[in-house]
Amino acid sequence: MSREEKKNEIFRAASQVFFSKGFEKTKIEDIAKQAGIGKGTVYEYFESKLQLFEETIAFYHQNVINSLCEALARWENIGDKIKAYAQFMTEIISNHIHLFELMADSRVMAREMGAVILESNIRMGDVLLEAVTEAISKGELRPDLEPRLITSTILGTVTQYCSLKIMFSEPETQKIDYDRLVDAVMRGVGAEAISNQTS
Amino acid sequence: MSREEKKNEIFRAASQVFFSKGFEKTKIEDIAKQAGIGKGTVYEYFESKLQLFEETIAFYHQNVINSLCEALARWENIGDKIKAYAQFMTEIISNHIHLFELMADSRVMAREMGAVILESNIRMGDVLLEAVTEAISKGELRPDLEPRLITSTILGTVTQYCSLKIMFSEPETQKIDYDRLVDAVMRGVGAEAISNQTS
DNA sequence: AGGAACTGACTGACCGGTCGGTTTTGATTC
DNA sequence: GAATCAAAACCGACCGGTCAGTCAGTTCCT
Repeated sequence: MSREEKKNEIFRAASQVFFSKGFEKTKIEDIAKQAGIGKGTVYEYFESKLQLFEETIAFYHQNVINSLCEALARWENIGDKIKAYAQFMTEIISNHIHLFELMADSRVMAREMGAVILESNIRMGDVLLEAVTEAISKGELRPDLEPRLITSTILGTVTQYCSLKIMFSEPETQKIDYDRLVDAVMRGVGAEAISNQTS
Repeated sequence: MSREEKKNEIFRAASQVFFSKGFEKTKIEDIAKQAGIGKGTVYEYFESKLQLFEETIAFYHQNVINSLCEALARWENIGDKIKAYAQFMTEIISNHIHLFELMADSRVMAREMGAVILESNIRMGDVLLEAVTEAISKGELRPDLEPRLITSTILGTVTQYCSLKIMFSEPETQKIDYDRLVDAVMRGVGAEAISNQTS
């Protein structure tokens, strides 16, 4: 086995362990055991735990992005691409379902602060769901869409948009045009569209 | 200061430190110092670091949820509520901007595996953005919406919906109807809506 | 006075990284 | 194809630093 192959072997073991336990709780020894080698050997290939982690994540991301590109390239029109993306996400989420499961268990949630944010998201989703359900019964939103889907649309769009805007915009363009955002969201889920629907 | 007030004082210090460093890197001593008390005193109020963390998170979530409820209740129709929600999210994200900033720095990213998932999301967003831009130029998507907004809509909706579906559905209803999902997403961002637009 | 609240030096478990020693490999010679 | 050997790969016991949790002693309050 070449040096490169061996490294990939370690990457595979490392991503498995890192993803199931998180960085801090992962012992180099765990990774070594998973890869079927001794602890010291890991240090023949990587200088430190942090370096191993960083390279492992890069390895993982590269794989994911490559697969996504392939999946999207397989289709011509955007509808099919969205569908492919949705299926891809489902695959990924399912593969990392244990991470989500861990989050639900607050003892383990302690491992990841990121989980706290997601947990917030879920709870907020519940709050929104209530508002959505009420709005449907008042005829403000399309009654033919599952309330949870509408909620996801709102929550997902808003969260994503605000996050990206804040993280990546130049300060001068960072101001969020909320009316425009709401308008865009409402088009998909709002009642005004009902009259134009064929389905 | 009553016992309850003192606890809240510790909660405030704890959430500050936990959020800025993550669970593992937070030392009880840091929290004690932040709260202006001795390390041992913390253990008069909480049995363990984990228990302190869990209660702190509960305290934090309760505050967030309460504020969100208030913000939503202030408005009557769903459009205003969505807008209020978007503003609320911006506020939260801004308050935790340092967490996002940390993520970008891969040395620190090591702290949180959750960050890895978000980083994936961002990278996938770039991939999607390309497809979206192309689709706009081909007339498949509405040209009057910012490409990034369309991307957020797709990415956010899909991610949220798939996650929630997988996490919270009964197995028998867990199957995702992708066509329906795509259909709902496309309604908001698709070209077919252009002809029906007044704006 | 006496108990409640507070304190920080200390202890023991834990784990990243090291290092001296062992095994494997593969090139070279006979 | 067997013998030799040096270098590369491998290994895990060990070291040293870190920190959650303890506890004996101090301060504060009633």
